[in-house]
Amino acid sequence: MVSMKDISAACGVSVATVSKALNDHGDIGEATKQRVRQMAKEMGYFPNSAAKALKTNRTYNLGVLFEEEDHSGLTHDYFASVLDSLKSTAEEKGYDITFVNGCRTRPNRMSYLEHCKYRGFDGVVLVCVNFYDAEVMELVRSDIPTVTIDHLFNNVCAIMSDNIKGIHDLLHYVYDKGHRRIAYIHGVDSSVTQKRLASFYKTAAELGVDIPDEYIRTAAYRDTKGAYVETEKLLDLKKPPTCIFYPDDFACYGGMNAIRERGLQVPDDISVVGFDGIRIARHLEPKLTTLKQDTKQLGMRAAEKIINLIENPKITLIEQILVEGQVCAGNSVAEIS
Amino acid sequence: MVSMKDISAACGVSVATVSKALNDHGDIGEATKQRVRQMAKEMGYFPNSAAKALKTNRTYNLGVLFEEEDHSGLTHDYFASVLDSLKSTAEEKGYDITFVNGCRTRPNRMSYLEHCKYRGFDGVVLVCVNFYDAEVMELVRSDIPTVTIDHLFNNVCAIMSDNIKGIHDLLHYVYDKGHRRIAYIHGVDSSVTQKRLASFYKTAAELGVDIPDEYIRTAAYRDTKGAYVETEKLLDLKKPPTCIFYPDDFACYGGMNAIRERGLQVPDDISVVGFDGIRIARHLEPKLTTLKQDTKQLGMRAAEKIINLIENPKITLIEQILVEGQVCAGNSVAEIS
DNA sequence: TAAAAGTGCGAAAACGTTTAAGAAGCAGCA
DNA sequence: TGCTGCTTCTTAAACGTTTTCGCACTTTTA
Repeated sequence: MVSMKDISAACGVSVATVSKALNDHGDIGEATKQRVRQMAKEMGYFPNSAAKALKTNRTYNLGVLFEEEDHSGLTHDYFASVLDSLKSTAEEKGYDITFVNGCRTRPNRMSYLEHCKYRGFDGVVLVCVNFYDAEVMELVRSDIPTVTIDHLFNNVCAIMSDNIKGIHDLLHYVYDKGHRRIAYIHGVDSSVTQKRLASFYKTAAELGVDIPDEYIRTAAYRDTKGAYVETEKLLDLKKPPTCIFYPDDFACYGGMNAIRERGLQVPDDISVVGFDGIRIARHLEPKLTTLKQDTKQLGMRAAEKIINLIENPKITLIEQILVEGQVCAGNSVAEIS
Repeated sequence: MVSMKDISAACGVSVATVSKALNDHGDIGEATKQRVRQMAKEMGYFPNSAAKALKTNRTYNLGVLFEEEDHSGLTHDYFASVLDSLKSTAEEKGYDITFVNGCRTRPNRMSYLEHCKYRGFDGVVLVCVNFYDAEVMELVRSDIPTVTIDHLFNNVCAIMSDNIKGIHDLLHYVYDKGHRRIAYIHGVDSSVTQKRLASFYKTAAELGVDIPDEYIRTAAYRDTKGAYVETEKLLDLKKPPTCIFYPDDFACYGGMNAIRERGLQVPDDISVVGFDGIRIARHLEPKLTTLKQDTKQLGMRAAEKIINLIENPKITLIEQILVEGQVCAGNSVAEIS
């Protein structure tokens, strides 16, 4: 590896001069600066990030904490899309992405925070984690700039998909199609779930739609089996719903299986709506009516926010940024009268 | 951050002694070693990776090149699964994962190789890239240990899903179900595609199955539209196939749409098989018959191989590791007589 | 008993940068 | 002439490690 020393030797100037020339410090003559830069290019010089980091305490490296108990993280459509967008945006701005080590089985392992300090991440983005984990809390409370996605901590920037508006819009859509008996199989407890559920109740109330208790059920996210079981229970009711909301698109397909096994048709006999807007849903029949979360925007805003927080710590607002999704109308919701 | 200097002060020994005690060098007395380690723990010491890297030229950081023209990389089920497994395995072995910066629009950007040297990756794994890219070639030919997934370069370790056996097994499965008119809509040209296609022809020949030219068609991977169009063409043939192979599961759903729009049923009127074994395929009706690639194994072997290459450069074989998949029998292939 | 070998530790240089402080040269000015 | 101030460059220290070498002491060997 060619270092600054090599360039300084080749140019007959000191190493300090080389450093300043390359970093555009003011006190270097134009001629020297050009000469140094030219030589650096010719010799194929690139800085050594470790040395730079050691000296400046800046790595231009972002940590991403991306971990779920069931390890579906990276294969989770929604989160993977967010991460993809986060990555692109960060890279455009000159930052690299490193995963915060999630291995919890190593002897002598570091905590998340320790790992972040060890690697010297300039900031870290938390996606798809258990936000109530003690180590996660320790991390967000540390002095490392932090952005969370889809979870709100005190005094931490959050980029949130607007679940409230999402459910609101979906419910309005379904209401407008004439549905009045609407069930919601919601995900397991989390802040996202709570928001969706609250929005569901509130919107229903606004619309004057009565939601019997037995219409509200629980299944894990992406749990086709759970959705299947809960769907069966809904169908067994004396007054079954005409439309069922699911935790997400994936689970929705589990529900549809239960429906079909009863010899019923979607949407003719019963309507369904998902959440997320996974890619495949646009290619299956019936096309799923769902709320497409704006993953591109979410990842982008998260990257921008964390970089802002790093580069302008004073003037960057600690705020909650809401990103709206969009009702993606398919044909899984029937018009009824 | 507490550094070795702090520990050395607290223990009344030199920094060198601290370093040796923590790194288990031989020439430190047991008592001192324990005292230092104890103190390090108490003070919450963790090493500084940048300083360590600067001195040792080892980062315990693996680069992952993960980039596709259409940016579907991270949202691509197959590759995301491989990456997930790669990540877990690497983390267990004490390595972190950083993405090789794929941003090609930045002014003054570094090439892949430059970026890898800049970050000091101990090794890099190439997944899901255009292997014919000049920069990719430059990278694999460099002195940085490299492992590719699903592509074979000269003198580079490769972890490959056994596409040849995969297609072989699938075709045998379909043959055993009685099919003799079998079409293959294969993916666009790549080494993987070539292997699959060759295996298709070879296995068909072995089985004595004649494959007319018009049964062999092309559609991009994960291109539902393309698969749709090509499926229509197949259905328009005088002697349409009784079974169609698709580039992958995703594309297969595009093909099934074409089939259904003709009022035909899968598998009663025509059978289909996919490739990959994406998760959702197990939850949709008909359950897709497909070849489930062993992504867990692929990622794991890749991580193990690259780490071996890094830690034991002399004795590690440059080899091509084949990972077998498994026919995942659904009910998208009918038994015919 | 003296030399050799072994043990436990420290001093100092080095990795490749950045940066504060200072020096040299020169112009302008009283 | 001597002072000031500016521009351009250098010196040297520092970041937190690792590692070579050497020193002092102890134990073994001849």
